[in-house]
Amino acid sequence: MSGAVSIRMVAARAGCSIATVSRVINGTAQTSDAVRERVEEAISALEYRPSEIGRSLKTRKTRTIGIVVPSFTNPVFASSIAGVEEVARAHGRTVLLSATEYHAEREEEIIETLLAKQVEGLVLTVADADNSRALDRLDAARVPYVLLYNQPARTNRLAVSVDNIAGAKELLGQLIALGHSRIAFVAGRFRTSDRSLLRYQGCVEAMREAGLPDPEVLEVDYAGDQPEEPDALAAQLRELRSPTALFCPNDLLALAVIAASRSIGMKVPADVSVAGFDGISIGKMIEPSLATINQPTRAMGVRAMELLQALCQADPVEPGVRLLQHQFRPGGSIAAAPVEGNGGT
Amino acid sequence: MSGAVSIRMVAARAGCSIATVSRVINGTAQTSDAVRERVEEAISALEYRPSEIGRSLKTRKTRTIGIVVPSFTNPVFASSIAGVEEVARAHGRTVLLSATEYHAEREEEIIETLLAKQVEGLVLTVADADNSRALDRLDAARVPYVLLYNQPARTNRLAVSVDNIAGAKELLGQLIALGHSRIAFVAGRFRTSDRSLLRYQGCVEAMREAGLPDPEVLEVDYAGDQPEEPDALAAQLRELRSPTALFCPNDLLALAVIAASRSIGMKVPADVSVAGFDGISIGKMIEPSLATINQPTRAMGVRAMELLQALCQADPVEPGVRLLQHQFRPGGSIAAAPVEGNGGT
DNA sequence: CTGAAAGCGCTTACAG
DNA sequence: CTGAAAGCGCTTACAG
Repeated sequence: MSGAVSIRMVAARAGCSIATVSRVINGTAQTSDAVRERVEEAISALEYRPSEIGRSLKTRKTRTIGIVVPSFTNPVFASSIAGVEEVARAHGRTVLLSATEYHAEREEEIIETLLAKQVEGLVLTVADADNSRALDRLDAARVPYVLLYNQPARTNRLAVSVDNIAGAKELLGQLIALGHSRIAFVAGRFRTSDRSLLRYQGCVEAMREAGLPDPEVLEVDYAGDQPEEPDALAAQLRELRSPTALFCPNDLLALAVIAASRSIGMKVPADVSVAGFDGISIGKMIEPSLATINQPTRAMGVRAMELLQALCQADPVEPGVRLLQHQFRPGGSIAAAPVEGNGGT
Repeated sequence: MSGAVSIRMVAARAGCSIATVSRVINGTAQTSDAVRERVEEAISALEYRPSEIGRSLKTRKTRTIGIVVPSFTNPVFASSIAGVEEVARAHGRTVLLSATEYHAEREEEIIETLLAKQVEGLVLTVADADNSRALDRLDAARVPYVLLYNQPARTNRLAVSVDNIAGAKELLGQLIALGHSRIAFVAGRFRTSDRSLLRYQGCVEAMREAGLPDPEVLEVDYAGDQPEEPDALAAQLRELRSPTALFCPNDLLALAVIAASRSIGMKVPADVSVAGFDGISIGKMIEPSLATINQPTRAMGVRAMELLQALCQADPVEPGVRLLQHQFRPGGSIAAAPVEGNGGT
């Protein structure tokens, strides 16, 4: 605990009551110049800073919000966190941060901790927004929250997202226009991510509308933090039935897939096209640059926090999903499908 | 505030005193089975969760620590935050997060906020650990903290770092061994980062020891979040007096420099070698891969939090810097210096 | 303009 | 084994 100097000591030094000290600090009532000066002197002499704990207990406001994301190390989350934090700070709020590391069961545990800390609201990305005990708990506790990246369909929970199906369809449209017909969907545990599932759905719809077969699906165990993962990923890619394009539901995985492809002698995009989803900024710097669907990640964080702020001050807020604009970002990682060397008539 | 259900309501429903409820919850004293069961029933029926605010006020422990970093969007910080958070959680602690966005003056402001929140300690990366009003404030408040990435020299503050000078020298040694003699140090506002300054120093030392002239210095305005930055960076690179190698004190900048070099027709590494410092994992995936000095970022976060935990429980901890092992990570972004086409002889 | 007092939600000696 | 009471650091009616 800081300094252990309390309002009582300030009052003692200033020769007034603690009520007066409180009034000077918060400007919540008139005070005589003489008293105010003594109080201010005492505050700076003692380096006093009011305890938010005491204040919170009395006012029942903690000015704190919680953020829960699957991972900090994915730039998509990092940049939206920056947006959330910026807006939170602008409103005098502080941010309590947790990562689930993609363990859905950890969501509930984290929520309980944050509720105990009396957060006034949360911005979070859960595994499945339509079916989440963590969110049910928040509803029961009547603590406001805004989902970020999740795009719930069955529930009308408040969320900030892009149109994941449309985005994926758009990207697939580009691949199909480039002549790709054997496209694989390469994802990591995507069944536990409602976003990936929607992107998969968009992928399937695009293929069907083009009269093409459903995409081959490869589920990989790639978390991005184990030294053996690149080799394992490469080995798994070998199992594919020679697709000409790979669609990954997130950019980080797409980068890993490009590296793994290269390591097994598949040139990108000459031998295989690879596309991602998210629009992380590094994707623009690399060669070939990563074709992807860009999400306005920072703006999404900003928007989510603005909505949460509105909820916290009881402003009227319509439930449901706020779709922000996604954008196809072209990149050198995709190119025209290679001419068929075998198979086709 | 969650549910608004307090210990008093639980006690009322269970037909006992709040003291007993507290004892059941904390297991801090024996309770009869009958009472315990009634209390447990009440707790789950009311979905009661004790308020950390009330508890903190009484126990003077918030079980909360603060993290302050320059930015979330640099993977170096993101991955160490993940390490800190993991260890914090393991100790039942929660994490309050803030970013300075590289504004040193924001450090103090953030520290004040976190102190008001009664954090029990902090893990932080400041602009200059030897000369920091924010750290002075923490010292005065007697709140424990562990620096991360900072490598203070004049003060013996507790810190977890790599040997920045040695790391930079090692990297420069590799460049020099490849025949580079005109090497530029390309950094963004590096005078406000003690780490970058040390890396610069290592760079200079390596050059001098090899009998080479001091590196040319290019200070760039690259934050990585403005659309016009890539072009501006490229324009600045043009101003250099044709160095054969560029050393950037962080990987994120190195990636941007590689992209900018490419955009002005300089091939990496054929025309110019580029090296970074940090060891972000994406550096391994790209082509050419990024030559850099690897820092064990997650482990550094883990170590910092372990030290902080020790401080929080008043375990004896020696002050000073803990140097973790860095490692040169070879990469295709550096190659032998091109043969001199002009100038020589 | 200022103070005494109550009370926010807890924990913890102190009794019994 | 259990309860009444004090008190953590504040804010805020209520008096004056």
